[in-house]
Amino acid sequence: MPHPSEPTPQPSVTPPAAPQEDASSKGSGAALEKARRDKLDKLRELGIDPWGKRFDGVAPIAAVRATGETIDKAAEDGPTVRVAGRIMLLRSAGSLVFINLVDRTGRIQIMLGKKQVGPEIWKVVDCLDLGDVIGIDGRLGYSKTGEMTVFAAGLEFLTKSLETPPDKFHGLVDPDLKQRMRYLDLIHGEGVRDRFVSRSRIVEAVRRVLAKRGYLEVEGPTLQESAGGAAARPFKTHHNALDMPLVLRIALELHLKRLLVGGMERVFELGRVYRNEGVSPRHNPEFTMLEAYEAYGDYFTMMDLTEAVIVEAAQAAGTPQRFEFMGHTVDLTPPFKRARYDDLLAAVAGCDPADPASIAKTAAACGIETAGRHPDVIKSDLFEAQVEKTLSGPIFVIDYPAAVCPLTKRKAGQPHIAERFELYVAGMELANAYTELNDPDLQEELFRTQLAGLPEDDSMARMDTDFIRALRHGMPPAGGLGIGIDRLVMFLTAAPSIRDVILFPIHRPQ
RNA sequence: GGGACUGUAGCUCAGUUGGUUAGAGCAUCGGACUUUUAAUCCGUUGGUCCUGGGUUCGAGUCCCAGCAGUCCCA
Repeated sequence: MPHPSEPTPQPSVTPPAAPQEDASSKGSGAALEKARRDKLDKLRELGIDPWGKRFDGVAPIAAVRATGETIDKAAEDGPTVRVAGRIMLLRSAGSLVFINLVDRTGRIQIMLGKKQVGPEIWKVVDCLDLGDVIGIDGRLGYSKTGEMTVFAAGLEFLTKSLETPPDKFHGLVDPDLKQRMRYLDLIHGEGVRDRFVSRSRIVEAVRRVLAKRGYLEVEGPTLQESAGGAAARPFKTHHNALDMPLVLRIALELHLKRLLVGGMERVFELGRVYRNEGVSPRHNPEFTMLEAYEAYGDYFTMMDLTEAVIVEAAQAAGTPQRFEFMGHTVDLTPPFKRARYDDLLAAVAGCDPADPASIAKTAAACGIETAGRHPDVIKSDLFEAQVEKTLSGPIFVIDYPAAVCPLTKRKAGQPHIAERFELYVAGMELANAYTELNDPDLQEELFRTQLAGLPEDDSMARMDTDFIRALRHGMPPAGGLGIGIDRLVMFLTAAPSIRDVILFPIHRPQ
């Protein structure tokens, strides 16, 4: 509700313990804040609420700029506009002040003249600092040096900033500070906001592709009795009222498959999963997964879906068809390359993928532990160590060794091969898909099989009896797909670290 | 878990072989300026040199331990 009249100062509010500094420390952090608090007090004395209020009719700066492009540079009768945003730069030339004002859409120059705005507003101009949020009414035109400018007639003070912004030229550089104070990074970091806008557009595109194909978005439980569907150590927690240990989910898979049993034939979930493991440029303990399941499909169905998702997401993010990423040249033109797991292993590692002895010998030469470990575990380690980094991609690696794929259907007549693909780009795993295993007896057997040499945390062999019971009721043959959304965003925005695409990545207390 | 590198003013950074009272730019504060563009000019202020030990006549600098971060490896 707009307000009509008088501003209402709040005299009862006392600022929380303004630092008691004597005037001798004018440049210290505390003194910088005091200088701003003095201006805040002065605003209150002028009857202005330094925390502002609703301000209607604001035009996005990008739209104002578009208008500005159409007007005559010499004209003195440009349209009147209302803009609002944060003061990023402030230059004073005597009785004339130039401001670079920034909103979510862009930047524009404001000119405030002492004569032009009058003595009342000029007192407010004296209280402006870098970082304050203001609203401006004025005439759109061009300054003498040809810069598009809003010549202010009115100034609405909207919010005081009590903290000194980062260096106005370099911005925030320290990667630790950039993440801990993401709000500042978003304001001052080159391309930072754009990257998170892209992330939002990518997620929109993913949902759009799936919705077009008749998928339903659902939400499974994040608190679970046991963490299944992937090989990872879960976070543990406890429900007090039920006095019951719980874990945070590490994957979406097993509940989505229950929904296939339930007749929801095309479902997906886009949600957070949690893995209690190391932190690296490609790993954050919580990250966002897409999993999608389609009844009556298989892993080739999922390859088509994966291509569609990535191509549409790339368009949404404005990613070029061909670009450099982490030292790899990638080309998003579909269809993506496809190669068999064993063929890649033979070509890159130079061993015979059908011969465990040959694999073990090659693995040992790479420093991989082989004693007492299942041949497929050794093979998998060798693939990770030797092949992954060579895959510029995007490339679908297909047909995995069955023993390391306990949730995947075996190839007809080839029980040692699992109908699985992983999509690699720039040496990084981006997606993982199966023809889903729907034989309850085989599934139960595989849950019971702990592979030799594999620590429990790295195993998917965790019995989930309710899931087995669901399979016994009949899960239609299906294809399933998982895509790491954070990595997809990294890839499509060419960000070198997962921490660049997560707004608030994990960090230790300071 | 192992290794390399980093930590100095609110921010971005210098700091020599261990040697006086630790510097610069931006920001702040004061002054000049009605057309600036990281405005400019003059002046001003600002420090737990990450923390704790140690060596030394003397430590931002060397040694040890810890904390935090970045990267690499497992």
